[in-house]
Amino acid sequence: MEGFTINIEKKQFQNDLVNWFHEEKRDLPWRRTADPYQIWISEIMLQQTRVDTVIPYYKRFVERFPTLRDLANADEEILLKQWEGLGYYSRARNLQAGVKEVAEKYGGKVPDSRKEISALKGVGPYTAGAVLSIAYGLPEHAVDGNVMRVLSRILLIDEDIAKPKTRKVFEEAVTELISHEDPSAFNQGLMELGALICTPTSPKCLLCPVREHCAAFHEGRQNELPVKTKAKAGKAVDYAMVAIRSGESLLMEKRPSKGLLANMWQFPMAELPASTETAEVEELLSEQFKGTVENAEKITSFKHVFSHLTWNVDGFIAEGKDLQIPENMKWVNAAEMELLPIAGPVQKMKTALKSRGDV
DNA sequence: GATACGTGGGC
DNA sequence: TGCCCAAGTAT
Repeated sequence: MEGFTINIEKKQFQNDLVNWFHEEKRDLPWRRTADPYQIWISEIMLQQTRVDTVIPYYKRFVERFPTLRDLANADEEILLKQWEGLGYYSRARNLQAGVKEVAEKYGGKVPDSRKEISALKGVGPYTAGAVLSIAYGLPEHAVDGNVMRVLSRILLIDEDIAKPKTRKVFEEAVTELISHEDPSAFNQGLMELGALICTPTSPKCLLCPVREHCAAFHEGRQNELPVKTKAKAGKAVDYAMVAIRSGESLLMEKRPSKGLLANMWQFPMAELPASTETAEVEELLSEQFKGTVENAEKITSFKHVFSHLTWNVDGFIAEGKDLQIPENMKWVNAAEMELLPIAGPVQKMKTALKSRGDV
């Protein structure tokens, strides 16, 4: 019971796909290097992230950390600042942990076996196969969303690709189909096809180099596949975010080292019902910092949607005096603030402060 | 296996 | 506007 049947001419399919890839592939920065370390970086950045978004980040990143040891030795705050805006920040910290392990355990050479590379932080089944095939030319499966979409159509696989166990079906299919002459072009070809031709909606079948091999195309069912159940909606939480000023400095807080936006910086926040009065905000913060927080003023109100939840934020500015601040907070001037890694909601708050000339 | 984990673009 | 998405992994 495999969930699929190979009814295509394997050799011809491989040739059509690989030849098309070599002819039509986009000129992307990570396709100009053979360095496993840099290819690894690109694969981590590309997880759940669009190519056009990744390009400038990748360029800056490899310029800042050209070698594996540069990244292994990098300060985490600088690393996160480089990653700022890319999202899924644990990727950056896991990547550095993986890089450190390679530096220490493998003499700086990225391992070339699935067992070893998969043991590295942040390297799952997809990334392992991608690095092994692209950097080392090994015939290993690399199944991402593109591959599942493309093969669900070609092989008429109607299992729900939202379910984790379904990925195994596609891994078996790729293992069966992959070109041993050019595993890199085969894997990248499937993904490139998914990105350029075999798109989620309105696939460009008439331009497809492998349409003759595609069961869905033959049956006119390309728009029915892949089958993918939708995720349930996330919850919403209300917060007050407060820029507390003292002279030329603002109070910033480092988030915990686990969970949402781990180790990123923010203005102090409290979970409060929307439209909480400024007087209540002053009172709450004065008590929290055992000092005086006064002249609070609401300066903005916004919604920030994460993948699994929504923050409804009221942003305040206030003045603080004689505050006792905890270990994870510090006063920063404008120049120092520019060095701290901050995520989307704090970015929005900062924009509101800037428009008033407060930063 | 279900849920946590970001962001910006496209329709 | 709101929903779906885009080269997934950790727990």
